[in-house]
Amino acid sequence: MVRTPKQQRAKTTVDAIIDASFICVAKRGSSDTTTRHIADTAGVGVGSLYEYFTDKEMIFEAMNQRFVKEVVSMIMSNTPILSKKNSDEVIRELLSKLKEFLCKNDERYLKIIRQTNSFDLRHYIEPIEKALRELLMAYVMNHPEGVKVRNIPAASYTFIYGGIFSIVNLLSDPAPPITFDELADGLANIIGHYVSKELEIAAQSS
Amino acid sequence: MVRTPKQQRAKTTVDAIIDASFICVAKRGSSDTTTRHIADTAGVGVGSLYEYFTDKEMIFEAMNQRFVKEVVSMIMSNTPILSKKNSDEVIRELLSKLKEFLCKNDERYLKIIRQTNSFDLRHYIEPIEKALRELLMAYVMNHPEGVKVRNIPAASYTFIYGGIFSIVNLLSDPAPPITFDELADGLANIIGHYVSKELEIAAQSS
Amino acid sequence: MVRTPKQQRAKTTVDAIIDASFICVAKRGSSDTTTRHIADTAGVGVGSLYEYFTDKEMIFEAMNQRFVKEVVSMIMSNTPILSKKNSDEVIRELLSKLKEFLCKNDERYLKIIRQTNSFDLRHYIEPIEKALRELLMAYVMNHPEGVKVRNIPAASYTFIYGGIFSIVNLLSDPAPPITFDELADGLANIIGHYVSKELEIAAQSS
Amino acid sequence: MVRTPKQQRAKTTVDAIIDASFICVAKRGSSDTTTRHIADTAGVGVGSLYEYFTDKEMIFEAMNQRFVKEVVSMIMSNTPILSKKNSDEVIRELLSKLKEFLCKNDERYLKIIRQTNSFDLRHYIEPIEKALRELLMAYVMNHPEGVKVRNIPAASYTFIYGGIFSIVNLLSDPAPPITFDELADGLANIIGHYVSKELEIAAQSS
DNA sequence: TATGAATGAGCATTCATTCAT
DNA sequence: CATGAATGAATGCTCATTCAT
Repeated sequence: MVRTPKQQRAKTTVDAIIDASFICVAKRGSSDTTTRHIADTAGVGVGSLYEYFTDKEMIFEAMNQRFVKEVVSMIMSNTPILSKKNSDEVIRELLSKLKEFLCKNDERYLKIIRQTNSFDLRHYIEPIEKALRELLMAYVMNHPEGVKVRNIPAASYTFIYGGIFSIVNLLSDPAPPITFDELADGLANIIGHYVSKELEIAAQSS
Repeated sequence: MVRTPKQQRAKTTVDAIIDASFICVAKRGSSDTTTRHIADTAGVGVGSLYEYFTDKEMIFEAMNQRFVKEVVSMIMSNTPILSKKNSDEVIRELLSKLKEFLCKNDERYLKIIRQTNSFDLRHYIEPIEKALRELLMAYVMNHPEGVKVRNIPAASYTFIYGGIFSIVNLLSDPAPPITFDELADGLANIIGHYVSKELEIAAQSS
Repeated sequence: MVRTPKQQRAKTTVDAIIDASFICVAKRGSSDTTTRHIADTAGVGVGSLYEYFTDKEMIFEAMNQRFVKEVVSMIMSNTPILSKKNSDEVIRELLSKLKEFLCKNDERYLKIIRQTNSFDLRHYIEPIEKALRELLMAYVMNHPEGVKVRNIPAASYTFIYGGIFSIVNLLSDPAPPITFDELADGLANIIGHYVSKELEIAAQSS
Repeated sequence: MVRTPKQQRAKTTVDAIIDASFICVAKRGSSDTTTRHIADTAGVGVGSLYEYFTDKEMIFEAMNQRFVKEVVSMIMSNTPILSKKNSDEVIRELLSKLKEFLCKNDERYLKIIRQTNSFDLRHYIEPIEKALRELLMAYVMNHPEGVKVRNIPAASYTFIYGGIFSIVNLLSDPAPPITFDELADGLANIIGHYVSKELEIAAQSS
C-alpha cells in the first residue's frame, strides 16, 4: 500500500529511504542494490519500503528526481552572480561549483553518475539542461552582444552535454591524462574562442 | 571448461554467441539479458555458452572488445582520406561515418551505448581515443600550421569525449531539439573557430 | 541473509528444516538431496532455507550436530545406571540402547550413518567418543580393579570404533550372517575376556 | 555403445580409465569427480568412456571391483605364510601388510576408503571377508586347538569389521590418539586374550 | 503503521550423455 | 574406433514482493 506521507514521521522515513538509496547505489550500482540493502541502510524494515513506494524502481526514480532537483537548485542559486561575470569566469566557476557538488559526501553524486547509464540519465537530464539554458539567457541579458552568436541551440547543446560528460569522465578517471583545471581552462577557451569568433563574424557581416 | 575454438564449427558458434549478445543487450540492456536469452538468440544450448566463455561477464567483455575493435577499424580506415580535408569537412564527415556506423543493423551499436553505463564504457574507450588522436596527428601532418594550437591535450579530450556523448545523446533522443546536421555543423564550427582563433593568437605573439 | 531465530515461528521453521534434512538424507543420501527436496519435505519455500542457513552444507552440518548431540545425550543419560553393572551387562545393554536409538523413526539414524562416509563422520564423532570414555571412567570408578588393565587407550579405541562399525554394518545388512544378539554377546565376550585376562596378568606380575 | 575390449589397445584404454578413476576419486571423492576429470586424467576423450562403460556409475563399479580384487589377492598371497605363525604375529603382520597396501601410491586406496560411504563399501566387502575367513581357516588347520573357540562367526565378524574400520579410521586421523603400532598390538592382544581365554574355558569344561 | 518471516519465480552455472565427424 | 562440440535437465541460490502479526 503506497501512502502519501502526511505526518512528519513518515516524511522522515521517506527521506531516510531516499538517502539510503543514494548511499547504496553509490557503493554498488543500482543493479547490485537490493531492497534489503536499502532498508538496512535506512534503518527500517523491508516492509516499510512498500508503504511509500510501489516498487524498487520507484525508489530509484525518487532518488534520481532528488538528484536532479539538487543540481538544478545549485545552478539556479548561482545564476544571478555567474551571469554577471565574463564568459571565461562563468565557465570556470560553474565547473568548480559542479565539481564541488559532485564530490561532496564522499563523491556520492559522482559515483551515482558513473553507475548510471546514459539511457536512464536522459529521463532526468532535461531540467538540468533548462537551468543551464536559463543561466545562458541571464548571461546574454547582461552581455547583450552575445545575442549575435549564431546557432545558439546547437552550440549550447554541444557545450552542455559535451561539458557534462567530459567532466564526469575526467573525475571518474583514476589516472586522468589532464588535470581538472586544464579541462576547465580548455572548456573556457573553447567557448570563449567560439563566442569571440562568432562576434567577429557578426561584426564583419554588418 | 573454456576451449579455444579450433574447428570451424566452434568458431561459428563463438561468433553466433557474440552476435546474440549484441542483439540481446541492444534490446534489453546487459543486466536484463539472461544466459538463456543469449543462447536462444544464438540458436545454441545454454551449455555451449560455457564451452567458450567462463561466465556471462566474459561474453559481454568479448562483445565490448569486438565493438571497440570495429569502431577503431572504422576510424583508421577513414584516417588517410579524412586527414587531408580541411577541418570543417573532417568533423562533418567523421560524424557522418560515425552516425552511419552506430545506426547500422537497426541501430544496434547505438542501442548498446545507450544501455552501457559510463563506468563500463571507460574500460574500453581508450583504443577509440587513441585512434582519434592518430587521426588528429595525421591531420596535423597535412596541415602543419595546426601545430601552433596551444593545449592540444585538453582541447582534444573535450572535443573527443564531449563530441561522442553529444552525438550518442542526440541520436538517442526521440524528440531531439536540434537535427543531426545542426549538431555536426555546430561541432565543426566550434572546433573550426577554436583552431582559427588559436592560430590568430599564435600569429600575433610571434 | 542468515538470521538467528527469535520468534517462535522462526524456531519452528528451523526445526522443520533440520527434520526434513534427516528424512531426505536417510532416504537418498546427502549428495542426492536437493534444496528443493528439503524445502518440500519441511513444507517451506526454498527461500526459507536461506533465511536460516548460509548454504546447503550448513543444513547438513546442523543436522550432524543434532545427531551427535542426541547420541551423546543418550549415552550420558544411561551412564549412571550402566556403569554400576558388570562388564557383560554394560556392553549388552549399551548395544541394546544403541540399536533402539538407531532404529527409531523408521531407522532414520541408521540410514543416516549408512549414507555418511567415514571422512564426514570423523568431524562429528569426537563428542561421542568422549561420552563413551566417560562411561568407561564411571565404570572403572565402580569397578576399581579395572584400573589394572594395560593400554586402555588402544583397547578402548578399538572397542569403540570397531564396535560402532560392526553394529552399523550388521544392522545395515539385509541378510546378516549372525544375529544382533550374537554380535552383542560376541562383543561382550571379547571385552570380558580381554579384561579378565589382563587382570590375571596383573595379578601374576604383582 | 559399450564394447567388450578384445584388442590390446582397448584393454589399455580400459585400464587407463580405471586408473584415472582411482586417482580422481582419491583426490576429490566420487561425487566431485566428473567424467571430464576422468577422461582428462586417462588421456582420452570423454566419448571414449562410453565406449567401454555404460555410464559413470559403471566406471566406479569397475574401480571398486578392482580394488576388492587387489585386497583379496594381497590377503590370499600372504595366507600360506601367515597361517603358520602364532596368533599374535598373524595379526601384526596382516595389519602391517594392510597398512602398506592402503598407503602405497600416495595413500590412494586409503583415500578411496575415506571417500566411500559404508553403504557403498558393503556391496564390495564380502569377498574380502571371505578371504579373511579363509586365512582364519588355514590358521586353524595349523593350530588345531583353535577349533575349540566358541562362536567363531560372531567373533570373527567383530574382529574383521571392527579391525578394518579401526585401522582406516586411525590412518585417516591427522592427529591420532594412538600410534599404528599401538593399535596393532592392541588388536593382537584383544584377539590373543580372547582365544586363550576361550581355550581355558574349553579345557575346564572338558 | 511497521515489521520481517515467508515465498517462489527466475537466474547462472554444471555435467552426464549423445552423435556427427 | 576415437573424438569433443553440443545439449539441456537439473541444481544451488537470490531477492522483490507480500501479508500475518
